[in-house]
Amino acid sequence: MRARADYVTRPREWIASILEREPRFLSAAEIHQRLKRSGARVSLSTVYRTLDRLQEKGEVTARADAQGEATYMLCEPTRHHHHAICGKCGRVEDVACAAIEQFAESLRALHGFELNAHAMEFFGRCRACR
Amino acid sequence: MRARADYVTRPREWIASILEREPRFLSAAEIHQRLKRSGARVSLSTVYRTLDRLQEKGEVTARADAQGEATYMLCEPTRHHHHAICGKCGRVEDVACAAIEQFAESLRALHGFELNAHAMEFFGRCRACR
DNA sequence: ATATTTGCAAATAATTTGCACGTAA
DNA sequence: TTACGTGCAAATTATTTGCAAATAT
Repeated sequence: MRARADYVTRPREWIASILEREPRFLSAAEIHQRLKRSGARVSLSTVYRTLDRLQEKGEVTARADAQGEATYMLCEPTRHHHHAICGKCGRVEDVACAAIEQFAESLRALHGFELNAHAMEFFGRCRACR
Repeated sequence: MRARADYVTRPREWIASILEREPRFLSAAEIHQRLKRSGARVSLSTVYRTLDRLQEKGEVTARADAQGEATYMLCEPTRHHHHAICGKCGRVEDVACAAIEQFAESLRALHGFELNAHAMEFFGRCRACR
């Protein structure tokens, strides 16, 4: 098996820089709009293709927003995803959670459930928006 | 404000019975297929409209599946949603979790985050599928 | 009798794809 | 040079909507 090459292109750099700048879930359309505003001409399909690729590489997490539209955010691949999402500004913070491991154990004991993965989202107000 | 009437119709009864029978997340198309197989003629739009209404009434929980397609499941409106989802058979069990309230408190303390709502999904194998 | 729901077909909106041309290596 | 990426426009797919006919109350 041969590894596919991974070219560094302007569209990819631009898209990455937007994701780095904004720690919140953005839709493909929102990223595209931001690129437009900053004068970068990139097609929406390229935005989609780039996000797909980043997701496959595990560099980006995707989730559907309230209206079902896909949104994306940069996310450390090594960590589990425990997100605290501010309902006002949309900022996402990672939540460190030692309690989760204990919880996995009680899941197994109470439900006979073997845990492989989990996703947690907490909605509220961040410090700044309270 | 006058309350809209809420007629009991066959399509609604059929759709409800499918949801009652299967404790897993089903897409509108899947529900529609099941209805077809059982000989019930209901349009896909009616399935969508009925699911929307059930969701508004809080009787159904929706989530996007891995491919971004909306899926729906009956769910007690009074409880928070802590779902243990079996990766093999798709069965969903509610997880009772006293630890969550403690966790909300530590979220506030550590991140200055005021918690309004949360969603948790645990993926693994249920007792039967292990 | 009349307000509500349904089916159908057409309209939308998000996402994907084919392909000729551009670009990084 | 050549494998890879991009833009564009067309195709696909899920979901929504308008409206006349059917149904529940």
